[in-house]
Amino acid sequence: MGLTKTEIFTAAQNELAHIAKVLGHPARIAILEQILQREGCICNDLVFETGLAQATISQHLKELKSIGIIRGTISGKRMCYCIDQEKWETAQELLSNFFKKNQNTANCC
Amino acid sequence: MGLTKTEIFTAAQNELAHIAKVLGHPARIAILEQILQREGCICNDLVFETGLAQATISQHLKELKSIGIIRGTISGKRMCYCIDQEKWETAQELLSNFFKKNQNTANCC
DNA sequence: GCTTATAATCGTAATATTGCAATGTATATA
DNA sequence: TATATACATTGCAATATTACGATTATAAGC
Repeated sequence: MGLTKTEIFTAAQNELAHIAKVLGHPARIAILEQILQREGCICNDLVFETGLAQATISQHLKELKSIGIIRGTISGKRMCYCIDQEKWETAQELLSNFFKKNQNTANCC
Repeated sequence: MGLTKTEIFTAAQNELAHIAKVLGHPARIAILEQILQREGCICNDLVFETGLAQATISQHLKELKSIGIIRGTISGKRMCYCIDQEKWETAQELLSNFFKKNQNTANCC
């Protein structure tokens, strides 16, 4: 159906999945890497760097904003996109804690 | 178009995005958590636990297998799904390294 | 006010994903 | 051999995602 049954999962499972889903596109990984490299970035530069259309980049930025991991500030007639440190660390910890759940090195098969 | 332009991104970006994408569904997070809890799991139990249809679970298991993070072994007339330790750690490190790229606490805006 | 630049939004097309019923396949057991 | 069990696969419907051209909105500079 293309419609995820979020109601049968826990809030934690949905939250973690949402973060992972947003990170689950190479364009969004590339955008984040660009912002990290420059400590602040402008949309039009991203269009140039990635080779995707402006509308597409704008959409990906919206997805990234949906988990709060980036923040856009108006700077004249431009937008300045930055990492939101707090949200970044929250995402980092949620993923890190998930992976840490696997302590046992012994497999059953 | 619904078709990701993978060719304009680096292999590393595509790989990381693929891993994140697979983790980007609450059912798959739930499945992994189930397997972790039991150190080995059976599909039919998952159907019972999650409330999704058997065919749906089977599909999600296939997605998880696509990044190698789980492994299925035939055990009689059952399938035993386990975490692949090596791939698990690879995924963990790829994500961890990505998050570590953000060193600067000073934002531009 | 008019023009230009930047970026969000809208509309649309194509493809992907999610979920399930039905079916297929392999193995164990009667 | 026949039947039951455990999954995988197939086929389908509904929704989501990706991408882009066109349009719109806002602000700067003249």
